[in-house]
Amino acid sequence: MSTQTPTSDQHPDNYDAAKYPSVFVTVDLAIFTIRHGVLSVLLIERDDEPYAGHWALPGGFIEPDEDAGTAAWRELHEETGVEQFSGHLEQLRTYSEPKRDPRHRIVSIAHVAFAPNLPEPTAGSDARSARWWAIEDVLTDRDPTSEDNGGVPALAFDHEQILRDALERVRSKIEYTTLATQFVDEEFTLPELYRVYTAVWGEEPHKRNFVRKVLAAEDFVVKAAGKGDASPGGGPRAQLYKAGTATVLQPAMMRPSLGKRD
Amino acid sequence: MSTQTPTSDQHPDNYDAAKYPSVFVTVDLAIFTIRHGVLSVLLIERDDEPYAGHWALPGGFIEPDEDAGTAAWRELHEETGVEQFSGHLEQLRTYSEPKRDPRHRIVSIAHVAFAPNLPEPTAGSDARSARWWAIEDVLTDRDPTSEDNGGVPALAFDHEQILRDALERVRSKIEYTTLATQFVDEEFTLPELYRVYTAVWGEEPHKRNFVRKVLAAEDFVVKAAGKGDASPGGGPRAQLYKAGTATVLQPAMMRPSLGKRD
DNA sequence: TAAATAGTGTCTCTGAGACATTATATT
DNA sequence: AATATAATGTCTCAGAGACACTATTTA
Repeated sequence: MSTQTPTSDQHPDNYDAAKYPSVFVTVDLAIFTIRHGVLSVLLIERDDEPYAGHWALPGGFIEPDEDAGTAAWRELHEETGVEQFSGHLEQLRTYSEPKRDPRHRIVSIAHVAFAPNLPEPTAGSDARSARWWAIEDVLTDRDPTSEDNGGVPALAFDHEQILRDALERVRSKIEYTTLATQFVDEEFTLPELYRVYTAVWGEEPHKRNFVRKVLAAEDFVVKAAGKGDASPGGGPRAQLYKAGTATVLQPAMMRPSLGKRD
Repeated sequence: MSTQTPTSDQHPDNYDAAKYPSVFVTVDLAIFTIRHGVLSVLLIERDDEPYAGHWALPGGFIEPDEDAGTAAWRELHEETGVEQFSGHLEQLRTYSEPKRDPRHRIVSIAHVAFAPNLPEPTAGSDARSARWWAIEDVLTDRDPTSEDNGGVPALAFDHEQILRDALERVRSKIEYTTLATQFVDEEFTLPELYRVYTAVWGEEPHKRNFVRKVLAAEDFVVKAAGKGDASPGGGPRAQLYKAGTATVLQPAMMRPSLGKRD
């Protein structure tokens, strides 16, 4: 332990800056949407080494005049091809293991985005192969001792870990915030919102309690004019709602499996 | 939008690396402890510009062979002078606003630490002035339009924002995890644990419900042999407990003010 | 003996699980 | 008519707020 430990509150010029070689800082994004009732994430197929042929989260370098949030918004627009993005973006956590990129030191500030029903990322995006993957096809609960991964894509770098962390963030965030409304259109029915929770959690909430809690929560949803589309198998058309102004859910929604956690 | 957007999943060598000048990466720490019943944070007085004379969170550069967590543990030991640290450390979030340091681009990966009753940071630490500050003396709810800050220290850089975020993290984390036991000694009484919640939240939980919930929560605390010290004003000596193996609280503790939040 | 503190008893109300019923639509 | 879906009714139980009470220790 030196007597003059370099610290961020002392200026780098005062110390041996060469001792602290430059680090590349990137943002990586786990962009979630619900397609055909299935929670999906956008992945990009790598052309180059390392990890050529592997799938990876979209991301990019942070520009000199950007903070991480700005860079993440820029990447989000570039990768999805969507001009005005109606969803939600937030920082997840930073991954800094020295060998996470085999050649350079790259620190990645990971972000999570939720959006309603984004289009296929073909037109508008850059040339690399990109597509939506169902979460359950990427993060299978496969036996880690088994070599048979049955067509499941191997993710580049530490992106599987990032994606697992991002998924847990989304799953817990819709418990105690109103972010589930970021996965549906501006006007939506309660059964549609119910299917959001089902898709994100991978399990069905109790239907009776769900409706009761959504309507009891202060300003979570407000009734809109008209009814939603008819269901294929029959039944009445559901009431339309739109998102209210609340951002926090009090009391929180409950994951059915949560009593068993930890 | 370029057709070849540099991304973290394509190697920096393939692109104009000079376009992405080196960035310094640091860790900053909000180290909380409870001293004399008051939630306190460790701050360091700056000698040099910028922000000479201001107080700042301890921190330092991340070494080439370290990840952020390792660097944070190292700084924690250096700054507190404590050999074996019995508390908890976790990543908070990363602050990357380009002008947060006026001269260099410095991205800071902020961390939060909780520990029981740490010593004054005089001996063992380095030469800079360091001391514990009561949270309420640093983050006063002062009128932001007023220039009179009444002796309250102005924090360097964006450290006031980091500290506010860290405080909210600690306050919410003791709701749904067992981390409150990181603020007391190995053996403790329920009144001592109650005073932890009071100090961290800045308000008193309902005493009857507190005891009921702590004892009802599976494996949050387990009874130990003997009784705690006598209270100054009289009264029976309280039963001793130690931390159980649970890490998550189900159901969560409730902040009294939480019904009003948002 | 007065005062402070530790710990328990218990009533009430809210909210969540569970089960059931009614209403409205499609095929 | 049969079937699927939307929405509501209501019983029960767990947990949280509130108030009261007993027991133990110091000054």
